[in-house]
Amino acid sequence: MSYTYPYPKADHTTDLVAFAIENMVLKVALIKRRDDPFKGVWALPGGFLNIGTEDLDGCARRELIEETSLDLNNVYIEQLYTYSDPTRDPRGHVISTAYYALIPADLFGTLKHNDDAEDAKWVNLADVIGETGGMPLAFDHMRILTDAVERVRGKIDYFPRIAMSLLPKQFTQAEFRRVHEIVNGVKFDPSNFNKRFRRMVSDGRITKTGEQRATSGRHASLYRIEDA
Amino acid sequence: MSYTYPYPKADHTTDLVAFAIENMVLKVALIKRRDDPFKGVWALPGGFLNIGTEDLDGCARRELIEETSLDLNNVYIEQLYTYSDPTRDPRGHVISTAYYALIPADLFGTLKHNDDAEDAKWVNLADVIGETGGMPLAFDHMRILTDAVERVRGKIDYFPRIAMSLLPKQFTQAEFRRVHEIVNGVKFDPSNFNKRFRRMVSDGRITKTGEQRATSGRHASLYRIEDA
DNA sequence: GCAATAGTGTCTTTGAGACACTATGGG
DNA sequence: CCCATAGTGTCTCAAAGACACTATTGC
Repeated sequence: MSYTYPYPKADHTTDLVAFAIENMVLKVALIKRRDDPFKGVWALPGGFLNIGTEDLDGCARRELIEETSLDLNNVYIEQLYTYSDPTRDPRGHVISTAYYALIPADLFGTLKHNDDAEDAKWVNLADVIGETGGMPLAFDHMRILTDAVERVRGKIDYFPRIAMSLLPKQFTQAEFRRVHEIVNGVKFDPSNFNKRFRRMVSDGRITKTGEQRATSGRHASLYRIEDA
Repeated sequence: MSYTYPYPKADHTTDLVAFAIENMVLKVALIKRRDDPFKGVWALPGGFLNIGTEDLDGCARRELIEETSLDLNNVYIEQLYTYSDPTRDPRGHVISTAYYALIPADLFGTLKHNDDAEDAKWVNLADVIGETGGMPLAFDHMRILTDAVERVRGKIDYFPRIAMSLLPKQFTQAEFRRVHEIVNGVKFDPSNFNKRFRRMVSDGRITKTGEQRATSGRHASLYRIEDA
């Protein structure tokens, strides 16, 4: 077939899966939709791409800034997947490129929302995807969310940067281990995990920075992950 | 139900990075553009999404069928990334979702092309991205190609299915090893690599099927990867 | 026999996991 | 002293890498 230009066009949005850890629990940012379709239903934050002036990364970052008011220099953002089922949006064929973001613990804060939402909040991931029913989400957002969880789980073991992005700038061995436990939903033997941690220190991938910190037991050393 | 939305829309295409191994060399399918922009320049095959009736996977598969006339049941296809720089296409803001495909050696064949191309052929990957200059590609297709190579390299060690998708239905230990060598661009010690291979046989991930095959030296056993 | 390709055995090192242990702080 | 948390040592096993070796075919 021969292509005459222009061609039919599609709406394009980004959806954002923002993760953060608070109180030892993995949370995800959701908004409550103000308008149809899916009025009153919880959904991932997202919005339409500004055609001609921004790329999808820019669109996702803009959405995240509107939502969190954060400086994104210390936030990890990565494209996840593009969802394009013609029936995924009842308004028509809307293609959506999903991103996920990891918010460091020391930047965690309350969420804002704009006119298209009537509420926005951090929700425990387990309560959203919960085995015991969970929470209905708009569009195909449950699928996007589970894809994002799978991606983060698949990467955290191999890329220290992922764990770093959920931790405060300085952290202890135990906090580093707990991030892995929370994300993977399993327990690790502290001894064996710390051996791995010490190797990363020897390799220069993690550096000891501060000395101690007040807790109820023995004081812990503080570390920082080197970017490289 | 229908809702009207005032948002501007974008063109959406898929671009396809099709890999195959022939004569122990990794090749990629390219077409020569017949029309502007980039008239006469080599490019990845691709095409516009049919809005409202197909999703991106379907669009990529359609392109691949047009190009190769293959039954895609034995072809591995995976979404790679979505490229959205507003200036990546001089015609306007065209968003492109790239896919990569792995063609089994026993399905390798000549390429067809449709009206938007004046030629189509398999090109040695090394000649395209070559350290010694390489080949100019249209749009951001060089970036897409190198991203695809990186993805395949990153996955082949962990997912036997990737190697399988480049091999014929039945293959020898040496062929399995050579696929890894060709994709990664390195040599592996046959002894150590074969140990790993034998482990996969013990685990039932690979099954011995045929017995022998004619060559100039000792005859080799034939194997098949189990899907699982 | 010889060339060519297929396939094995052994040693060393590295890292994962199980599990018992020591160290240092506050009260 | 006791509790709580931080952190270590040792044993075993699985797998990777270096490298010397044996096996089976055609001619």
